[in-house]
Amino acid sequence: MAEWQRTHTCGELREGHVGRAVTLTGWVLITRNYGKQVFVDLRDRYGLTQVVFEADDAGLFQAANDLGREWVLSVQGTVRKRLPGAERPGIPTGQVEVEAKRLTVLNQCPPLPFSVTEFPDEEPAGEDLRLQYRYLDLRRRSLQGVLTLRHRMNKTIRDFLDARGFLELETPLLGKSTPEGARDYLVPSRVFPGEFFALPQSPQLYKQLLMISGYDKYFQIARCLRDEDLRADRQPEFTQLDVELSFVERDDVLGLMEGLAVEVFRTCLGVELPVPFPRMTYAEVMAKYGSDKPDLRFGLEIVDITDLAAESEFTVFKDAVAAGGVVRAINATGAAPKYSNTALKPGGELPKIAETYKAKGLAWMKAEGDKLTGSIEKFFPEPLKAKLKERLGVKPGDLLLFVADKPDVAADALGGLRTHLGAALKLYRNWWDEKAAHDAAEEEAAKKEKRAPAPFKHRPDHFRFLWVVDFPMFAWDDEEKRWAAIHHPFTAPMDEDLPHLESDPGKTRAKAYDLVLNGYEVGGGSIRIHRNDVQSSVFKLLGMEAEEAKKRFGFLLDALQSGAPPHGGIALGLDRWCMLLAGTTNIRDVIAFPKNQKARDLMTGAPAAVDARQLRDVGIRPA
RNA sequence: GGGGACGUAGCUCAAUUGGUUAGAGUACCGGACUGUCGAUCCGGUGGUUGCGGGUUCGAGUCCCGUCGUCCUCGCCA
Repeated sequence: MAEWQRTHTCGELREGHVGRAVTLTGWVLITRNYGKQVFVDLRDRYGLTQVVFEADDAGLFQAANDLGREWVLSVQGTVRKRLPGAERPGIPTGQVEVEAKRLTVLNQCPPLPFSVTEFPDEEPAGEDLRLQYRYLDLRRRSLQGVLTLRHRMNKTIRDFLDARGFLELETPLLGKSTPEGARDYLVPSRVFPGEFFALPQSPQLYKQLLMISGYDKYFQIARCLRDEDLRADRQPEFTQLDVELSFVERDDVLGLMEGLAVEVFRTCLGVELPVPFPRMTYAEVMAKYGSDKPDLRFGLEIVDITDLAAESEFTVFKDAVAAGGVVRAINATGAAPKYSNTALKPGGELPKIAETYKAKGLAWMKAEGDKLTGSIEKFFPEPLKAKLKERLGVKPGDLLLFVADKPDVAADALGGLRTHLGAALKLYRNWWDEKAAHDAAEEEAAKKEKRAPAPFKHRPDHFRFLWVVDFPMFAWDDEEKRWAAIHHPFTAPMDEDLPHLESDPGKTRAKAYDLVLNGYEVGGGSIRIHRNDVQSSVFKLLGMEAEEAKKRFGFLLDALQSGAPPHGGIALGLDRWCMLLAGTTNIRDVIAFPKNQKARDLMTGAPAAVDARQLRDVGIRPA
C-alpha cells in the first residue's frame, strides 16, 4: 500500500478511533484559517471529517494555508477528541477530528465555475452550466445521494426478482426498425450500405421471443431509446425495468409489481405502502380526472352535467350537446375569491389553459352566498340551478368551471385545469416541501439542544399509486387516417371483445395496464397476443397487409406458431421511479449524464459532425 | 412545428415610468486573528448587460431578428 493511501474514509471515524494513526484521502470542501490553526473539512462520498493543522509545525502549517477548495489531499494524522463544546452532533464524525502530521497534495484545483459546496439558502448554479461541468456537479452531496439511492433501488429490484426465480437476460441494442411507435434512433450498417439498425425503443419483441423460448420469468434493467421531443420527465435514452412472465394473467403481473413497489419504498425510503393499489378503468379515470395518469393526492373530480346543460337556455351548451358533445364541470371548492372575473374571461389565466387543450372556451359560475353568479347564470332557471348545485356539491365561495366540447377535448381541458388548480390551490403538498420545512426546523432545534437532527419520515399518503386498466386497443389517427395501437400492436384484446375486434375496433378493450404514481406514468404493460391469427388480424387493422406484416414481423408470426405460451409483462420507467423517490420533478436530476431539452449532451457536445471518411465508410453522403 | 419564461461580474441575483460612473452577496487575491465549523474583520481584482439591428437627446430597461436554456401543446405504440 502506498504511503498516501487511505486507512479510513471521511465518514468513518468515531470516538472509538481516538488515538489511532490514520490516513484520509478526499477533497477539500472548505478551509478555515484561524491564525494558529487551519481547519480543513475533508470530504469524500462517505462523509466529512475535520482535519486540524497546528501552527507549531511551520512547514506543514504553511502548506495548509495554501490549500484551496477541491484540492485532492492525503492526510496522515492522529484521531483525537474534539475540544469540549466544539463537537458537532449533526454529523456522524462530529465527536472527533484528525490532527494532521503529514500532508500530501495529490492534486491541485483552480477556482471552479461553480460551487460544489451546498448550503441550504444557496441557489445552485444554472442547470446548463451544471450539465456542462457534470463531473463537478456530480461531486455535490445531493447528487451523490441521488445516485446512491438509484443504486439501492436497482439492487432492491434485482434481489427481489432474483429471489422469485427471475433471470436477468440481455437483449441486443442493434435491432430492426419497427413502423409503429416512436421515432427510432438509427445506426448505419457499414457492411450493408444503405441499411440501418435501430436502437431499441424497448426490448419488447425480444422478451416475447424469450417467453417462446421457455424463459418464463425474465427481467432486465434495460436502456431504451426514442427520438422524440423531450419533457421534464422524458429523456431520449432512459432506463426501464423490463419484466415478462409466461402462463400468467393480468392480476399476476399487477400483484408482483405491487410487491416490488412495497419492497423498493421500504428499502429506499423506509415507508410501508398499503397494497393492493387501487384500480380504475381507463374510461373511469378519463371521465373523473380527464387524464390517464391522474394525481390522486387530491380530489377536484370532473362531473358530467350534459343532461342539465341540455335543459339550460345557454346556446353554447345546447349546441355542443346537440352536436353529440358533452358538458362537464369541476368545482374548485373555495376558489371563487382567488380568481377575478378578469382571470376567467377569454384570454385570462384559466381559459388560456383550457385553450391549450383545444377547448373552445371556459364557462364559469361563482357561488356567492347561496347565489350563483357569472355571465351564464341567467341561462339556468332556478330549479336547474338547484340541481346543478346539488350535483356539484356547491358551497359558498366555490368556483365552477365548465367545458362544453367533444368528450375527449372536454376531458383533456378539464384534466389540464384540474392539474393546474391542484398545484395553484395547494390541494396537496409535495413531500419534499414538507421535508425541507422539517429539516430546517429540526436543524435549528438540534443545534440548540446539541443533538443530532431527527430524520424526516415519509408517510404512505405521500405516494398515491393507481393501476389504470382496460385501455382501448386502438385510437383513430386522424392525420394518418388509420387505427393506431394505444399500447403496442402485440397487446392482447380482452376475450369478450374479440368478436367485434374487426367490426368495431374503437370499442375493443386491451389487456393493458398502466401504473401511475402522483400523476406520473411509472409503468405500463399488457398481456400479449400469443396466437398467430389474432396477431395477424391486429396487424391488418393497423393497416398492415399480410405481405407487409410478414416482411416486418415475420419472425414473430413464425414464433407465435412455434409453441408460444400465454405471456405478459410490464415495464417500469426507472428514471421516473428514482425521480419520485428522490423528490424532484426533473428526470435529469437522477441521471448521471443526461441530455438537455434538445437532446444535446452539453458536456461532450454530442451529437457532433463526423469525418467525411466515417460517413463514406457507412455509405452516407454528407448533406 | 406552435405557445410561454428567462439570459446583467466566475457563480446567485438587484438596478423605480427609459435617466449620473450598472450594484450586492459569494468566489478569487492580499492582510489581521489561539478552536473554527458557511469563522470573523479590513482592503482589492473582476462587466462588450448573450449576439445583431432599430426607436430615442439618452436603452440593462422599449421594438425586430438571432442564439442559448428551461417549461409546455403537438409528439412520445
